[in-house]
Amino acid sequence: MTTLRFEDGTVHVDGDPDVGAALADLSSVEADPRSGGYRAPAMQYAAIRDALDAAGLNYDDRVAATTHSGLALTTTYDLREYQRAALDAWLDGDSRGVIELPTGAGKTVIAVAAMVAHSVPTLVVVPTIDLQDQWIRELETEFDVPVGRFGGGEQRQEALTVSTYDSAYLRADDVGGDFGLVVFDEVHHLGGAGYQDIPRFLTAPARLGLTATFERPDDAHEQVAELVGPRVYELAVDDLAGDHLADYEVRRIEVELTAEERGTYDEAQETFVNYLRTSGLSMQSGSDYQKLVMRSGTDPRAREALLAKQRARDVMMNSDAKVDKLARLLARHRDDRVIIFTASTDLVYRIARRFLVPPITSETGTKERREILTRFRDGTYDTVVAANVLDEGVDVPDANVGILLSGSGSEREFTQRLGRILRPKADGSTALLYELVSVETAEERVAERRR
DNA sequence: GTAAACACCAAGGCCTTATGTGCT
DNA sequence: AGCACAATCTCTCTTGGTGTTTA
Repeated sequence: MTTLRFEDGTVHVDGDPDVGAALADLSSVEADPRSGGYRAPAMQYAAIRDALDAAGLNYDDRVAATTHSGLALTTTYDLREYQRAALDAWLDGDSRGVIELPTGAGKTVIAVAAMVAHSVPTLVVVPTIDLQDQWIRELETEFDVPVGRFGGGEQRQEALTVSTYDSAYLRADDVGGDFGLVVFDEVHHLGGAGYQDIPRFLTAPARLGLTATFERPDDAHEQVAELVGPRVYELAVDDLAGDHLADYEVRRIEVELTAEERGTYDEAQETFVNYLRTSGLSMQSGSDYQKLVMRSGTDPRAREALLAKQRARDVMMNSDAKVDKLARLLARHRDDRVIIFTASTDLVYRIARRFLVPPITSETGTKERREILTRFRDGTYDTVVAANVLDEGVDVPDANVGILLSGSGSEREFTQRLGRILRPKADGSTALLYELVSVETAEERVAERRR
């Protein structure tokens, strides 16, 4: 009798001599000389079953034995029209694929509906402890069953388990055969080479990815599509703005560097460009930047060029002129709820001191962080200033004005920050996002790239 | 005895911007 | 003429996990 079982992140097929022929079309299946059977990455489980079924072979599925435990999930939640459409698209795609929806569009409830539709043991994978807490709360109220946790110092498995990416990476080879459905929240994290072992080591045939920005500049989303499934549904912010999300407006404000900053910037930029010219390096693709980085290890002039570029960046992103402009914006929006975003922690603390605004950076402890956000929520604070901390994975209270003092060229970062001010307003008012850009610097291109 | 706080490590995403070279 | 494509260790910021110290 042929058996199918899970072991160390792989699926083993043993027994029947016809198995080899049945699986011949699956490229990732290898013969296992030790057992005389075959094995493949756990993610091939569904394909192997299909191949065995197609060949008319009987088998004892010991993976499924642990997977189907008679879970009966129900929900009372009514999906919005687009949420229903997204779910249907995913179900039609053989329950594999990624749904791309803006922050605040209710991705969680779609996952809940997917879990109801399948009613199998489910693993939810999330990037931060904060999100883990939110998911566990959500699932416990929705389903009234115990919810397990991998991460944050706890390793407890239940039929419904929520894990961090890091813990999932550590546990996947062990528990990878125990789930019938896996949900990847903020699925773009699977672009990281290490994390890609998580979906590889799981047998779960049903796979759902959720994100606000599927595509990545490094094209790693193509690998995500292989591991989780293709994008099956997408809506952009503009599709929901004014309806389920607030209307918004982006205003770019151009700022002149101060005379001193201009001097520093031009000098540093010239050092950088000069090196490029004399060294034969060109800045055309990402690999050229890597090349420069590589050379800087041995070539002092390359290192000087890199540092000069860094100086130029600092000047244009943290310009005093921006801080002065910020003073005017804050005065104008005295009665609004404002989040200020920057790219550097130094600038966060400079602003915090000058305007007496609570700062949040990676150095802010969890307790203090929670306290600041609570007071922002209840109205004690009208304004917070944050580095990259609030971009993703934190439940940030609603604001109606965002000020981008500095940021990277990342479209993802921009979308996430915009999403912070888009929760529908009670009075139907428009959310405002200011972008401060230093004129005649590389920042103009950076700002262009993220749109 | 326990939990919070801390320091440490590894990892991910980002960083640039218009030139030569070799191929078709 | 037009096109694709170059190659791997610096910086900054943030996070989770682990192990140790402190209260």
